[in-house]
Amino acid sequence: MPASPDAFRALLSQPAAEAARRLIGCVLLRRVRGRSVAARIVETEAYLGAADPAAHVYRGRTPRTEPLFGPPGTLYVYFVYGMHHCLNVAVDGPGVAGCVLIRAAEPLPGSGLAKDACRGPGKLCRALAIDTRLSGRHLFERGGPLTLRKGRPPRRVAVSPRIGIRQAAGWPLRFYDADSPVVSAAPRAGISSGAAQRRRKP
DNA sequence: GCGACGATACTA
DNA sequence: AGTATCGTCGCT
Repeated sequence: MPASPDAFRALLSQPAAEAARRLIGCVLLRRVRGRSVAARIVETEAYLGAADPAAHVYRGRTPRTEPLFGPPGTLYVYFVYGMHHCLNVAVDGPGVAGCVLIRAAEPLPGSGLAKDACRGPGKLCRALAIDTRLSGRHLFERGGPLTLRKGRPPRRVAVSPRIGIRQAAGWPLRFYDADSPVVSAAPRAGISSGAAQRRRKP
């Protein structure tokens, strides 16, 4: 578990799968309107960059995805389904637009959040007041809106396929704290209802 | 301009 | 199984 900015930088400079695994247990610190809220990351997904059919950059570089090409620690926030924001962190080395999607976190005591307030990528962003205005900002800004802190390391990290995607559906790139009750979906969840909606034909 | 679609989550 | 609900992007 890293403690210094340099150690976090090193963590995020790894390939996405390794970075995603090692972010489990780290604490997100959100500063907004003079207040701070902290939550321990318990579920992540790795997106590998241009070689990953499920990654946003797979179909080319666009203005929206520009933060993914920034240095490790650059935030990429996008809006989906007309309702939800999703928080990602750019990782891996220069020229590789890998990222880690933060799917769930445990609010720390004193955060004022319900235990399940950060269960799922959309709810996490709502609870931490994260929207596209944070896209392009950086985790390592001093006193910035979103930073990393040391947290309790997980005892066991479990792996499963990523949730809610159709391309590269079987790739084992979802990581979660196997002892946390706050993961966004059952480890062996089948086809989600959302997937059924996306598959529906006109 | 237009339209298809999506790294969701809740309810039933 | 239904659905809220809109930004992004490729195409015209």
